[in-house]
Amino acid sequence: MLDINYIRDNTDLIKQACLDKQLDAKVVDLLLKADEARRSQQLVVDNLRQQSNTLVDQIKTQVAQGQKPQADQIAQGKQIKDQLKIEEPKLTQIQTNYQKLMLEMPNPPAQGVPVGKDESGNQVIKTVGEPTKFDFTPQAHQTLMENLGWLDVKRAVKIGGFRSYFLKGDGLLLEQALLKYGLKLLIKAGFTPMSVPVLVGEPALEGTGFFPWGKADHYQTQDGQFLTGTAEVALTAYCTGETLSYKDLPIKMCGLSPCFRREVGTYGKDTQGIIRVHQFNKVEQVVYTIADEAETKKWHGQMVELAESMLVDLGLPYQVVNMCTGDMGAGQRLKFDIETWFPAQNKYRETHSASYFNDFQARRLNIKYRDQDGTTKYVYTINNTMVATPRLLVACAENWQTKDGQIKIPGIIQELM
RNA sequence: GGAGGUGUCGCAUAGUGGUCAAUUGCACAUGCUUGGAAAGCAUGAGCCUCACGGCUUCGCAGGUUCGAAUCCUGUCACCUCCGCCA
Repeated sequence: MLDINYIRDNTDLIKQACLDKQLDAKVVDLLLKADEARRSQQLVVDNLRQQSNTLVDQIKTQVAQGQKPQADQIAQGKQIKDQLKIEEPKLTQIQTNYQKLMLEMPNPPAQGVPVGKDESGNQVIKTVGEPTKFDFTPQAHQTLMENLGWLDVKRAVKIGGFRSYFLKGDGLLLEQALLKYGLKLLIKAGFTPMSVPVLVGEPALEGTGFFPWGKADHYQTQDGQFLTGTAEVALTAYCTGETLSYKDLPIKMCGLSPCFRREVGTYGKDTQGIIRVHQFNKVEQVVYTIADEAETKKWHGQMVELAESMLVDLGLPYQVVNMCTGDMGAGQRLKFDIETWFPAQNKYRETHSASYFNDFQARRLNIKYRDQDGTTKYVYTINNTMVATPRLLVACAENWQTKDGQIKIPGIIQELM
């Protein structure tokens, strides 16, 4: 969410952000109208309340002196009350509409974000390592892993439907080792490891900016909660409604959790193997910082480096991509994806995603801190993937495969299996 | 799933229909004071308005009333007991 004053003063900027992020810019004008309606109706209600308060104060003074309220005073009070009964619901309705529109305002992209319609506008800003070379034709991970008894998709699909999978034997052990390794690196960097609720209420998803835009991609329970697609939701919402101290910041958290995604609208994509699944496991990094974009950028960079250091340790080739406006979320100011090399597909595929939001999420979640000068400000939030499996597991399997269909596991990982 | 209890401005507390924007203690921050500190004193939320000023607060949402922290209903969270269970 943005500051309404900021929206009023920078209308064109927000409209441009809508266009650049492939959203309908009409919502901005609708919001400004709703804002005006809200303020004028607020005035109407405030005036009535003022009349009522004045009257009540009079009566109170009388009662304190032992006099009873007069009949005409009570009649006047009743009349004000009747008017309020008409005007207050109007205000509520206007406010509800205003709130809804406020939640739809996108965050303008940061400076330097390439403008583009879709993934074709993304810019590769760094490439590390060379695509893995083989003196044989590399196999696709599903063949490789199924042959080794690491993976069973056929039986899983009978049970859980399309995009289900069993990991077995060393396949599971390698998955767990990768997650564990990611956690180890983050703990060393001062992050607090956390398990998180993955079943959450709607406010957490609205607060993190997944809703309203991404509602269709979430599973909902019959009790109304949602399954989260990332630990970012619970970690970012961790201090919802709290006012922290500047001394508490930065807060560095990492969460290990299962992740659920409906993957609506991806029916033709990645139908082979387990690159795109409905349920996977992930270690996620989340940081709260002071309200300063330079500081937030610094942390964003460090969090990307942490993820990179893991890929380097694993010997996986990757590139870092600056995501264009059309390919980033409505709430994000900057998004870098890390794409890892997948030999069988002969291309780099997204394995990590690092974004920062300034106070966009903190406003929605109401997470503030008291600064050194005594003023309260919203924290700034940043998140990044550390390890997502099975996607990274697949990258390992494909990049580490040998001619005879085996998978060579590096020493640093072996000791965790 | 059944029965009962609790929920006050960071923490802890007072307050059962009318000066309660809310008591008291502690903590934290800022300012004054100081050579510096301690102590002491003062200040401390949000919204609308250029401003004067106004409106909002007692888990949340409704209701009763001229008037609600206080009464009623619903709801959420926590606690205790019973049942079930990893």
